[in-house]
Amino acid sequence: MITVKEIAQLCGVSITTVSNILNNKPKVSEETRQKVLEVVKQTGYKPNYFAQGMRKQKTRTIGIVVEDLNIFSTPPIVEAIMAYCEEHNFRTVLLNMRLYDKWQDTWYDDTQKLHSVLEPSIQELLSIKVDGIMYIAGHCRIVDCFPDDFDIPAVVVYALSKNSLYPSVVIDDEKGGYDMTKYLISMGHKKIGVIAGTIDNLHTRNRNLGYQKALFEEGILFNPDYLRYGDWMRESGYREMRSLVKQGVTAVFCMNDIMASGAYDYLYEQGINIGQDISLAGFDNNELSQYIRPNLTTCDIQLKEIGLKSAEILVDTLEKEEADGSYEEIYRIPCQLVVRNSIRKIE
Amino acid sequence: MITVKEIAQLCGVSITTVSNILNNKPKVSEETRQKVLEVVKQTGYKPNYFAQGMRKQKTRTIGIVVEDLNIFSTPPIVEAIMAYCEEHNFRTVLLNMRLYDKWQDTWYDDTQKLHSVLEPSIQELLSIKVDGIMYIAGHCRIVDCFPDDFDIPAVVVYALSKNSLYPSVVIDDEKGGYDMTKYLISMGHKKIGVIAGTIDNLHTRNRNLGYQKALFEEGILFNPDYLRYGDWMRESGYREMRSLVKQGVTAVFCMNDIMASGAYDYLYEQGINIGQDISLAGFDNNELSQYIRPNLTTCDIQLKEIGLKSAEILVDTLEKEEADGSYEEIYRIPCQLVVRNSIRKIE
DNA sequence: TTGTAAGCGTTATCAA
DNA sequence: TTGATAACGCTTACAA
Repeated sequence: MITVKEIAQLCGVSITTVSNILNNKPKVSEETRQKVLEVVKQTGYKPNYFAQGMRKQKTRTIGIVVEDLNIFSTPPIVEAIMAYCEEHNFRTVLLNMRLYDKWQDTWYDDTQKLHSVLEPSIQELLSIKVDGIMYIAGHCRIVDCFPDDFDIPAVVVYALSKNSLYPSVVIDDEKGGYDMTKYLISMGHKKIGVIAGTIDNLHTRNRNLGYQKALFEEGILFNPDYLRYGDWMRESGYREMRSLVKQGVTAVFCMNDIMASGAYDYLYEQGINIGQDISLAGFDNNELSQYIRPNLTTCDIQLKEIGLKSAEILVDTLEKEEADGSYEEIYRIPCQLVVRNSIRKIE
Repeated sequence: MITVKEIAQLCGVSITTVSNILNNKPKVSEETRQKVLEVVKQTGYKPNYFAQGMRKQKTRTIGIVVEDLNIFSTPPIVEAIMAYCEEHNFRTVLLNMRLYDKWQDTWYDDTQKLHSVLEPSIQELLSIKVDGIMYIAGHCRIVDCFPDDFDIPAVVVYALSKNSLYPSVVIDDEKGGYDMTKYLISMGHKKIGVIAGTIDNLHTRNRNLGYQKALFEEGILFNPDYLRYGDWMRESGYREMRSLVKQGVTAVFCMNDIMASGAYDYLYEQGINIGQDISLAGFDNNELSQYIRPNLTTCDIQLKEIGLKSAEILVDTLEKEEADGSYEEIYRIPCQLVVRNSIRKIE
């Protein structure tokens, strides 16, 4: 492995000079600069990562902690972050807490469990001297990731940071729920059921809020019987669809595509024609939504955009050094209505 | 950040002694060992990653290069690798080449393109002194990842290494195709069509081989007209299904679930009843296979197993230092038949 | 059994 | 404008 020392010898200058040139220090003659740069290029010299990390405090590396890489929303977000970082000449290091793998569904509100893995992960990242950290959650909630006295920039992605010191990037659930409901209404529906997620979940609450605002704006009474809570899983979609059919709704807004698929199951079983006898909407634009029949009208959560925005925030803070305070606390990335064939226009 | 020096001072010993204890060197009195270990634990001391990396050649870090993190098979493999590494006290560093993101489908056989990203990635990993490298491909083919004179262990995952120096872990496509065909035959089918992947693809070739072996074993003539090539995409499933229906097959084996979904599209359009009038099988156990109706009988590629086996091989080689030669060249992880409702038993 | 000191490849400080 | 030299935190001969 070639070192500064050898470069210096090759150029007949001191290692200091080489180092100065490499680090864009001012006081170097143009002549030697050219020569050294030339040799560096020819030899393919790259400064030793460890030696550099030991001296500087910066490594131009960003740490990414993900709750679980197997959550469908995570890889696209991570990929977008990596793309942006690569463009801006930052390394990334990914740490996968594998929360699902370890505890299935039991870690959501278990601060104990979360922190038993998060703390070491952060320590790990700190020990490899990352310049900044991104926390990628699997679903939206208020999460307490970083201590107050954290000394590197951090951003919380797909969840809200409890500590307002760190910006959060989330999807605009309220707008999503609102847009979908507005669309449903525009298609002539007035009796719109909802199969929501778990009751205390933030996605649920905000999408619900959007739903209600849309109803209000259109002067449609909100019937509490039309609002049913599921648990994001297929079975709950099936179950709640049964209730809603009894209520006589003409359309149902499912707060994720998985539950919508459960609703499909029930309707299919009953011989009720989706997109004809009843209209259905999902959320997430999960891959499955384009495969079930009729194709599900849904709302795309723009994972790429989320990743991009998050990376942008962190990288900018890092580049601008002390230009903080310029960032909002919460960024809401808008969702995108995806119209397919599960909603019929009625009178 | 606490250092050896401080630990030494706290214990009233020299830094050498502390270092020796931390590195399990023999010549240390039990007494001092205990004392030092105690202090280390209390202070939460962790050796500085950079200083250590600079001195030793080993970092207990494994580099993972993935072709694209957004390929559906990649995250589960990576997660399994990470789990195993974590268990065995290895760090992992993930490098995402984002090949799809950069070039969509045009990089498969473009060695130029691949290497223009692979080389820097490997250099990067080498520069952070990883102890070993895993290459995670997005689909099976013969791939030329590592030079002959690579001086760290490496394994190729989900593809075959051109260079037999490096073990490969792949799925057993032949067995998968064989098992599925056998199953179809056991359900009474003799006219079994195939919607294969691209003609020169290794998955295609091996699954096809399995198909033909099963036919041969059962004394069923292979009708070349029954074998149609698609391109793994939905539309090609639709297209080829049309041809096969004309051929009068009673069952069709699609080499992935996506093409099967395209076949569903056609059959649905024609009012042909899947699982009744005609039987369909897929491959991959893609998420969608449990959502389309009727649920698709398919073959699960055991991604977790693949990751596990790969990690096992690499970690073992690393732990055992010079115990090489003990590993096979190619590991084939068996696939697992997943029976659902798209295949009917006939006379 | 323990300690001293050299050295890993950088960058930073200061002197020339 | 350039160059010695110290320092970063650790491991490891070698000496005590």
